[in-house]
Amino acid sequence: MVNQQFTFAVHIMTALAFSPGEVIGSQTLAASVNTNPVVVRRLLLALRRARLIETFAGKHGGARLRKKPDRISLAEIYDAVKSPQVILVNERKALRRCHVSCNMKGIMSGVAESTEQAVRKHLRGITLAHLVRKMRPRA
Amino acid sequence: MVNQQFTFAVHIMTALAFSPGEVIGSQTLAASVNTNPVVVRRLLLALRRARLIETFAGKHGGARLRKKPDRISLAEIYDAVKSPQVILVNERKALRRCHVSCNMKGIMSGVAESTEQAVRKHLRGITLAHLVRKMRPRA
DNA sequence: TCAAACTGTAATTAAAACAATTACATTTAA
DNA sequence: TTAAATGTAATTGTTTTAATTACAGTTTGA
Repeated sequence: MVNQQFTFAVHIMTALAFSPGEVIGSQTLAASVNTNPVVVRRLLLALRRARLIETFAGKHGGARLRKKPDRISLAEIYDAVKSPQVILVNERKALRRCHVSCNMKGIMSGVAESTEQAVRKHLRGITLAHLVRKMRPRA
Repeated sequence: MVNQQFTFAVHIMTALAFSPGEVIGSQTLAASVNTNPVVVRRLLLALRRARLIETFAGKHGGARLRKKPDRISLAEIYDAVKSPQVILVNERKALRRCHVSCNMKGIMSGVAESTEQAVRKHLRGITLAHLVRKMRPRA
């Protein structure tokens, strides 16, 4: 389970993609996601670090996309917010006298790593433009 | 992040696969995983429900595999313990007057669903036999 | 036949992860 | 120069998750 941050971030990015060029504030975004503006701002910082958006401080500040929605995939958002790995390997110490126990961490790390790649590959195929297109037309 | 149950379950199943035909108790398995026997027993029940193992009550009780290790993939274990979805969609209520907010849940459900399938597909390609083979030979 | 060694399972407690909130310094536009 | 934002640290509250305790039911074998 990727934590909700990814879901929140995708929501935010979709909102930005939906109003191209417009600068939108954390207050507004937070209302759309139905969370706290500070939570949104933290995600905006992560998205900025990944160069997906630019933000503006001060009055009439806020955020907007730096790339076209068809050039931003969910994989980039996933990496930007970098959640914990999809599969969590057991970090507790192995039982020395148990051969399986001693090998498990290495084995599961491999599984976790390849699964992570599978997820990223899948997400690479979905762009913000796809998501915007999936919205049903405004009444 | 899939919770640790999947990792624990894979560990348990690998241990069973490593000693073919042998009945192993929850105490022993718990020591190998480094957790509590009750945690292990709960997982064993889930694995039994999925018909991957059989368990025996009473003295000298425990668990063993019902299929050959090359016939059990990690996808079956994943389904057996059925963790929460890899991507957690935001269930909180949408802001009625926001078009993006109103569409987000449906859109993210699609993303979550297809990602889940991608993970399962990947895990289908990894069997217990593979994992056992990855263990370095005993000294 | 009964005691020992298990599993099955409910109930409770403890720990960890996560999101929400509060607070305030800083920036910017008008 | 003030109002409206962001940036960010610190704290609190909530939820999730794993661990633990407790005990009834099963099975084996001395």
